[in-house]
Amino acid sequence: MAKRVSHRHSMCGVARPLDAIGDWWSLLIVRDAFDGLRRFGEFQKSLGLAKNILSARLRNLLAHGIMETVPAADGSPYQEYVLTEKGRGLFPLLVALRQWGEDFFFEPDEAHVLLVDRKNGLPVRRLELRAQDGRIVGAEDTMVRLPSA
Amino acid sequence: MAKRVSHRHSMCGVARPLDAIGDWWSLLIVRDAFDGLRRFGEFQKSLGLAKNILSARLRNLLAHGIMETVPAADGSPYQEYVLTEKGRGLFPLLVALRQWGEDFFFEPDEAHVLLVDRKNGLPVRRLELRAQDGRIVGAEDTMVRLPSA
DNA sequence: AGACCATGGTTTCAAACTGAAACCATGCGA
DNA sequence: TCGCATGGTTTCAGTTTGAAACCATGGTCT
Repeated sequence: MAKRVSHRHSMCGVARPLDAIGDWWSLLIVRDAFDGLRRFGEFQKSLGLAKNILSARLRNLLAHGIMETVPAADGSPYQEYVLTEKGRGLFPLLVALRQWGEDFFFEPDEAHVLLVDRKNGLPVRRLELRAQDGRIVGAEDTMVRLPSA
Repeated sequence: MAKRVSHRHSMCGVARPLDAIGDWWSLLIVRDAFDGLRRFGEFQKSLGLAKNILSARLRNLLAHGIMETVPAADGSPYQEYVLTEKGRGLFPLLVALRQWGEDFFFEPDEAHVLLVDRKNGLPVRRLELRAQDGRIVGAEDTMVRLPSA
Protein backbone atom coordinates (compact mmCIF):
# COMPACT_ATOMS: atom_id res chain seq x y z
CA MET A 1 0.00 0.00 0.00
CA ALA A 2 2.87 2.35 0.70
CA LYS A 3 5.10 1.43 -2.20
CA ARG A 4 3.24 2.74 -5.20
CA VAL A 5 5.92 5.17 -6.28
CA SER A 6 9.34 4.15 -5.12
CA HIS A 7 10.23 7.79 -4.42
CA ARG A 8 13.14 7.93 -6.81
CA HIS A 9 13.82 11.62 -6.46
CA SER A 10 12.38 11.50 -2.97
CA MET A 11 9.06 12.26 -4.64
CA CYS A 12 8.17 15.58 -6.13
CA GLY A 13 5.46 17.96 -5.04
CA VAL A 14 2.90 16.27 -7.20
CA ALA A 15 3.75 12.64 -6.58
CA ARG A 16 3.76 12.92 -2.83
CA PRO A 17 0.14 14.05 -2.58
CA LEU A 18 -0.92 11.46 -5.09
CA ASP A 19 0.72 8.80 -3.02
CA ALA A 20 -1.10 9.98 0.08
CA ILE A 21 -4.50 9.98 -1.53
CA GLY A 22 -4.00 6.43 -2.64
CA ASP A 23 -6.32 5.84 -5.55
CA TRP A 24 -9.43 7.01 -7.29
CA TRP A 25 -11.74 5.36 -4.81
CA SER A 26 -10.20 7.39 -2.06
CA LEU A 27 -10.90 10.59 -3.91
CA LEU A 28 -14.50 9.57 -4.46
CA ILE A 29 -14.79 8.85 -0.76
CA VAL A 30 -13.48 12.32 -0.03
CA ARG A 31 -15.96 13.79 -2.44
CA ASP A 32 -18.78 11.96 -0.72
CA ALA A 33 -17.47 13.21 2.59
CA PHE A 34 -17.74 16.78 1.29
CA ASP A 35 -21.32 15.94 0.39
CA GLY A 36 -21.97 15.08 4.01
CA LEU A 37 -21.62 11.33 4.08
CA ARG A 38 -20.04 10.03 7.25
CA ARG A 39 -20.86 6.38 7.80
CA PHE A 40 -19.25 3.26 6.42
CA GLY A 41 -22.55 2.08 5.06
CA GLU A 42 -23.30 5.41 3.42
CA PHE A 43 -20.06 5.39 1.52
CA GLN A 44 -20.54 1.83 0.52
CA LYS A 45 -24.01 2.42 -0.80
CA SER A 46 -23.06 5.61 -2.57
CA LEU A 47 -19.97 4.24 -4.27
CA GLY A 48 -20.97 0.63 -4.65
CA LEU A 49 -17.52 -0.71 -3.92
CA ALA A 50 -16.72 -3.91 -2.08
CA LYS A 51 -16.62 -3.62 1.68
CA ASN A 52 -13.08 -4.85 1.98
CA ILE A 53 -11.91 -2.23 -0.47
CA LEU A 54 -13.80 0.53 1.30
CA SER A 55 -12.33 -0.66 4.55
CA ALA A 56 -8.80 -0.53 3.18
CA ARG A 57 -9.28 2.88 1.61
CA LEU A 58 -10.71 4.40 4.76
CA ARG A 59 -7.82 2.95 6.71
CA ASN A 60 -5.43 4.58 4.30
CA LEU A 61 -7.17 7.93 4.47
CA LEU A 62 -7.04 7.76 8.26
CA ALA A 63 -3.37 6.81 8.18
CA HIS A 64 -2.59 9.82 6.04
CA GLY A 65 -4.58 12.19 8.18
CA ILE A 66 -7.05 13.01 5.45
CA MET A 67 -9.99 11.69 7.42
CA GLU A 68 -10.49 10.87 11.06
CA THR A 69 -13.02 8.93 13.04
CA VAL A 70 -15.30 10.54 15.56
CA PRO A 71 -17.09 8.52 18.25
CA ALA A 72 -20.68 8.90 17.18
CA ALA A 73 -23.16 11.71 16.57
CA ASP A 74 -26.63 10.23 16.76
CA GLY A 75 -25.91 7.93 19.67
CA SER A 76 -25.37 4.86 17.55
CA PRO A 77 -22.54 2.69 18.82
CA TYR A 78 -20.54 3.17 15.65
CA GLN A 79 -17.91 5.61 14.55
CA GLU A 80 -18.14 8.11 11.77
CA TYR A 81 -15.56 9.18 9.21
CA VAL A 82 -15.06 12.88 8.71
CA LEU A 83 -12.58 15.01 6.82
CA THR A 84 -9.72 16.60 8.68
CA GLU A 85 -8.36 20.02 7.86
CA LYS A 86 -5.96 18.30 5.49
CA GLY A 87 -8.82 16.46 3.88
CA ARG A 88 -10.85 19.62 3.43
CA GLY A 89 -7.81 21.03 1.68
CA LEU A 90 -8.65 18.77 -1.21
CA PHE A 91 -11.65 20.89 -2.13
CA PRO A 92 -9.95 22.85 -4.92
CA LEU A 93 -8.67 19.63 -6.41
CA LEU A 94 -12.16 18.20 -6.55
CA VAL A 95 -13.47 21.39 -8.06
CA ALA A 96 -10.74 21.28 -10.69
CA LEU A 97 -11.66 17.74 -11.50
CA ARG A 98 -15.33 18.57 -11.73
CA GLN A 99 -14.78 21.58 -13.96
CA TRP A 100 -12.53 19.61 -16.25
CA GLY A 101 -15.26 17.03 -16.44
CA GLU A 102 -17.83 19.65 -17.33
CA ASP A 103 -15.60 20.97 -20.08
CA PHE A 104 -14.75 17.73 -21.77
CA PHE A 105 -17.05 14.95 -20.70
CA PHE A 106 -20.52 16.31 -21.13
CA GLU A 107 -22.34 17.46 -24.17
CA PRO A 108 -23.20 21.15 -23.92
CA ASP A 109 -26.84 20.27 -23.39
CA GLU A 110 -26.25 17.19 -21.28
CA ALA A 111 -27.56 17.56 -17.77
CA HIS A 112 -24.97 17.30 -15.05
CA VAL A 113 -24.49 18.05 -11.41
CA LEU A 114 -23.65 21.66 -10.72
CA LEU A 115 -21.58 23.18 -7.97
CA VAL A 116 -23.52 26.15 -6.69
CA ASP A 117 -23.23 28.92 -4.16
CA ARG A 118 -25.18 28.01 -1.04
CA LYS A 119 -26.16 31.61 -0.57
CA ASN A 120 -28.09 32.01 -3.75
CA GLY A 121 -27.94 28.77 -5.69
CA LEU A 122 -26.00 30.26 -8.56
CA PRO A 123 -23.22 28.22 -10.12
CA VAL A 124 -19.74 29.11 -8.99
CA ARG A 125 -17.22 30.56 -11.41
CA ARG A 126 -14.23 28.76 -12.81
CA LEU A 127 -11.21 28.19 -10.66
CA GLU A 128 -8.66 30.83 -11.41
CA LEU A 129 -4.96 31.07 -10.88
CA ARG A 130 -3.47 34.50 -10.55
CA ALA A 131 0.07 35.79 -10.54
CA GLN A 132 1.25 38.16 -7.83
CA ASP A 133 0.24 41.11 -9.95
CA GLY A 134 -3.28 39.78 -10.30
CA ARG A 135 -3.09 38.57 -13.89
CA ILE A 136 -4.90 35.33 -14.50
CA VAL A 137 -2.29 32.87 -15.66
CA GLY A 138 -2.46 29.56 -17.47
CA ALA A 139 0.02 26.80 -18.03
CA GLU A 140 1.90 28.76 -20.68
CA ASP A 141 2.47 31.65 -18.32
CA THR A 142 4.08 29.61 -15.61
CA MET A 143 7.03 27.34 -15.02
CA VAL A 144 8.39 25.36 -12.13
CA ARG A 145 11.48 26.58 -10.39
CA LEU A 146 13.74 24.21 -8.55
CA PRO A 147 14.20 24.56 -4.80
CA SER A 148 17.71 25.85 -5.42
CA ALA A 149 18.53 29.53 -5.44
CA MET B 1 -8.39 -0.82 -18.48
CA ALA B 2 -11.83 0.59 -19.15
CA LYS B 3 -13.74 -1.07 -16.36
CA ARG B 4 -12.37 0.57 -13.22
CA VAL B 5 -15.64 2.01 -12.02
CA SER B 6 -18.62 0.08 -13.21
CA HIS B 7 -20.58 3.28 -13.79
CA ARG B 8 -23.42 2.46 -11.45
CA HIS B 9 -25.16 5.80 -11.73
CA SER B 10 -23.70 6.23 -15.20
CA MET B 11 -20.77 7.91 -13.47
CA CYS B 12 -20.89 11.29 -11.86
CA GLY B 13 -19.00 14.40 -12.86
CA VAL B 14 -16.03 13.47 -10.75
CA ALA B 15 -15.77 9.77 -11.50
CA ARG B 16 -15.88 10.18 -15.23
CA PRO B 17 -12.78 12.35 -15.43
CA LEU B 18 -10.99 10.08 -13.00
CA ASP B 19 -11.76 7.15 -15.19
CA ALA B 20 -10.38 8.93 -18.22
CA ILE B 21 -7.13 9.88 -16.60
CA GLY B 22 -6.55 6.30 -15.62
CA ASP B 23 -4.14 6.31 -12.74
CA TRP B 24 -1.50 8.28 -10.92
CA TRP B 25 1.19 7.51 -13.46
CA SER B 26 -0.93 9.09 -16.13
CA LEU B 27 -1.19 12.27 -14.15
CA LEU B 28 2.55 12.36 -13.63
CA ILE B 29 3.02 11.90 -17.35
CA VAL B 30 0.72 14.84 -17.96
CA ARG B 31 2.67 16.90 -15.46
CA ASP B 32 5.90 16.06 -17.26
CA ALA B 33 4.26 16.98 -20.52
CA PHE B 34 3.45 20.41 -19.08
CA ASP B 35 7.12 20.66 -18.20
CA GLY B 36 7.98 20.18 -21.84
CA LEU B 37 8.78 16.50 -22.04
CA ARG B 38 7.66 14.91 -25.27
CA ARG B 39 9.53 11.72 -25.94
CA PHE B 40 8.93 8.21 -24.70
CA GLY B 41 12.43 8.02 -23.36
CA GLU B 42 12.16 11.35 -21.60
CA PHE B 43 9.06 10.28 -19.73
CA GLN B 44 10.62 6.99 -18.85
CA LYS B 45 13.76 8.55 -17.48
CA SER B 46 11.89 11.23 -15.61
CA LEU B 47 9.38 8.93 -13.99
CA GLY B 48 11.42 5.78 -13.76
CA LEU B 49 8.54 3.52 -14.54
CA ALA B 50 8.68 0.29 -16.52
CA LYS B 51 8.47 0.70 -20.26
CA ASN B 52 5.47 -1.55 -20.63
CA ILE B 53 3.57 0.50 -18.09
CA LEU B 54 4.53 3.77 -19.72
CA SER B 55 3.48 2.33 -23.04
CA ALA B 56 0.09 1.33 -21.67
CA ARG B 57 -0.48 4.68 -19.97
CA LEU B 58 0.42 6.66 -23.05
CA ARG B 59 -1.92 4.48 -25.08
CA ASN B 60 -4.67 5.22 -22.62
CA LEU B 61 -4.01 8.95 -22.65
CA LEU B 62 -4.11 8.90 -26.43
CA ALA B 63 -7.33 6.89 -26.43
CA HIS B 64 -8.96 9.46 -24.17
CA GLY B 65 -7.77 12.39 -26.21
CA ILE B 66 -5.65 13.80 -23.45
CA MET B 67 -2.47 13.50 -25.45
CA GLU B 68 -1.76 13.00 -29.11
CA THR B 69 1.23 11.99 -31.15
CA VAL B 70 2.90 14.31 -33.60
CA PRO B 71 5.20 13.05 -36.34
CA ALA B 72 8.51 14.46 -35.25
CA ALA B 73 10.06 17.85 -34.51
CA ASP B 74 13.80 17.49 -34.72
CA GLY B 75 13.81 15.19 -37.72
CA SER B 76 14.22 12.02 -35.74
CA PRO B 77 12.15 9.16 -37.10
CA TYR B 78 10.14 8.88 -33.91
CA GLN B 79 6.89 10.39 -32.74
CA GLU B 80 6.38 12.71 -29.85
CA TYR B 81 3.60 12.84 -27.30
CA VAL B 82 2.01 16.19 -26.66
CA LEU B 83 -0.97 17.41 -24.70
CA THR B 84 -4.19 18.14 -26.51
CA GLU B 85 -6.50 20.97 -25.59
CA LYS B 86 -8.25 18.53 -23.29
CA GLY B 87 -4.98 17.55 -21.72
CA ARG B 88 -3.98 21.16 -21.16
CA GLY B 89 -7.29 21.54 -19.37
CA LEU B 90 -5.78 19.50 -16.55
CA PHE B 91 -3.56 22.39 -15.56
CA PRO B 92 -5.73 23.65 -12.69
CA LEU B 93 -5.99 20.13 -11.33
CA LEU B 94 -2.23 19.79 -11.22
CA VAL B 95 -1.92 23.17 -9.58
CA ALA B 96 -4.47 22.16 -6.98
CA LEU B 97 -2.54 19.01 -6.29
CA ARG B 98 0.71 20.89 -6.02
CA GLN B 99 -0.69 23.50 -3.68
CA TRP B 100 -2.25 20.88 -1.47
CA GLY B 101 1.12 19.21 -1.37
CA GLU B 102 2.80 22.44 -0.37
CA ASP B 103 0.32 22.93 2.43
CA PHE B 104 0.47 19.52 4.00
CA PHE B 105 3.49 17.59 2.82
CA PHE B 106 6.40 19.92 3.30
CA GLU B 107 7.81 21.46 6.40
CA PRO B 108 7.55 25.23 6.28
CA ASP B 109 11.28 25.50 5.73
CA GLU B 110 11.61 22.47 3.50
CA ALA B 111 12.73 23.33 0.01
CA HIS B 112 10.33 22.39 -2.72
CA VAL B 113 9.64 23.11 -6.34
CA LEU B 114 7.74 26.32 -6.87
CA LEU B 115 5.30 27.27 -9.58
CA VAL B 116 6.30 30.73 -10.73
CA ASP B 117 5.18 33.38 -13.15
CA ARG B 118 7.29 33.21 -16.30
CA LYS B 119 7.16 36.95 -16.63
CA ASN B 120 8.93 37.79 -13.40
CA GLY B 121 9.75 34.58 -11.61
CA LEU B 122 7.47 35.32 -8.68
CA PRO B 123 5.42 32.48 -7.22
CA VAL B 124 1.82 32.36 -8.34
CA ARG B 125 -1.01 32.90 -5.89
CA ARG B 126 -3.32 30.24 -4.57
CA LEU B 127 -6.06 28.89 -6.77
CA GLU B 128 -9.27 30.63 -5.92
CA LEU B 129 -12.87 29.78 -6.46
CA ARG B 130 -15.30 32.64 -6.66
CA ALA B 131 -19.07 32.83 -6.66
CA GLN B 132 -20.92 34.86 -9.27
CA ASP B 133 -20.79 37.87 -7.00
CA GLY B 134 -17.03 37.64 -6.70
CA ARG B 135 -16.83 36.28 -3.16
CA ILE B 136 -14.15 33.68 -2.68
CA VAL B 137 -15.93 30.51 -1.63
CA GLY B 138 -14.79 27.33 0.05
CA ALA B 139 -16.34 23.93 0.50
CA GLU B 140 -18.71 25.16 3.22
CA ASP B 141 -20.11 27.85 0.95
CA THR B 142 -21.05 25.53 -1.84
CA MET B 143 -23.20 22.53 -2.55
CA VAL B 144 -23.94 20.34 -5.52
CA ARG B 145 -27.25 20.67 -7.25
CA LEU B 146 -28.73 17.81 -9.18
CA PRO B 147 -29.37 18.16 -12.91
CA SER B 148 -33.10 18.28 -12.16
CA ALA B 149 -34.87 21.62 -12.16
C1' DA C 1 -33.44 -15.13 28.22
C1' DG C 2 -33.50 -16.11 23.34
C1' DA C 3 -34.20 -15.19 18.48
C1' DC C 4 -33.48 -11.88 15.11
C1' DC C 5 -31.59 -8.14 12.64
C1' DA C 6 -28.78 -3.91 11.36
C1' DT C 7 -24.20 -2.18 11.02
C1' DG C 8 -19.45 -2.64 10.19
C1' DG C 9 -16.26 -5.03 9.32
C1' DT C 10 -12.56 -9.43 8.00
C1' DT C 11 -11.40 -13.61 5.38
C1' DT C 12 -11.12 -16.29 1.22
C1' DC C 13 -9.97 -16.99 -3.30
C1' DA C 14 -9.98 -16.38 -8.42
C1' DA C 15 -9.14 -13.01 -11.76
C1' DA C 16 -6.87 -8.85 -13.17
C1' DC C 17 -3.01 -5.78 -12.96
C1' DT C 18 1.86 -4.44 -12.15
C1' DG C 19 6.42 -4.12 -13.16
C1' DA C 20 11.38 -5.92 -13.89
C1' DA C 21 13.83 -8.01 -17.24
C1' DA C 22 14.49 -9.93 -21.56
C1' DC C 23 13.54 -9.62 -26.09
C1' DC C 24 12.42 -7.42 -30.78
C1' DA C 25 12.33 -3.79 -34.47
C1' DT C 26 13.80 0.27 -36.95
C1' DG C 27 16.88 3.70 -38.43
C1' DC C 28 20.94 5.62 -38.15
C1' DG C 29 26.50 6.35 -38.31
C1' DA C 30 31.20 4.45 -38.56
C1' DT D 1 28.71 -4.61 -42.05
C1' DC D 2 28.56 -4.10 -37.29
C1' DG D 3 27.08 -1.64 -33.46
C1' DC D 4 24.13 1.29 -31.08
C1' DA D 5 20.27 4.44 -29.74
C1' DT D 6 15.38 4.72 -29.44
C1' DG D 7 10.97 2.85 -28.71
C1' DG D 8 8.62 -0.40 -27.96
C1' DT D 9 6.37 -5.72 -26.84
C1' DT D 10 6.52 -10.19 -24.44
C1' DT D 11 7.10 -13.05 -20.46
C1' DC D 12 6.20 -14.22 -16.01
C1' DA D 13 6.19 -14.00 -10.91
C1' DG D 14 4.31 -11.27 -7.41
C1' DT D 15 0.73 -8.01 -5.85
C1' DT D 16 -3.74 -6.03 -5.84
C1' DT D 17 -8.59 -6.17 -6.64
C1' DG D 18 -13.16 -7.24 -5.62
C1' DA D 19 -17.34 -10.46 -4.99
C1' DA D 20 -19.03 -13.34 -1.76
C1' DA D 21 -19.09 -15.56 2.46
C1' DC D 22 -18.26 -15.20 7.01
C1' DC D 23 -17.84 -12.99 11.76
C1' DA D 24 -18.67 -9.70 15.66
C1' DT D 25 -21.16 -6.31 18.33
C1' DG D 26 -25.05 -4.21 20.00
C1' DG D 27 -30.01 -3.25 19.93
C1' DT D 28 -35.10 -4.99 19.67
C1' DC D 29 -38.89 -7.72 20.12
C1' DT D 30 -41.43 -11.40 22.69
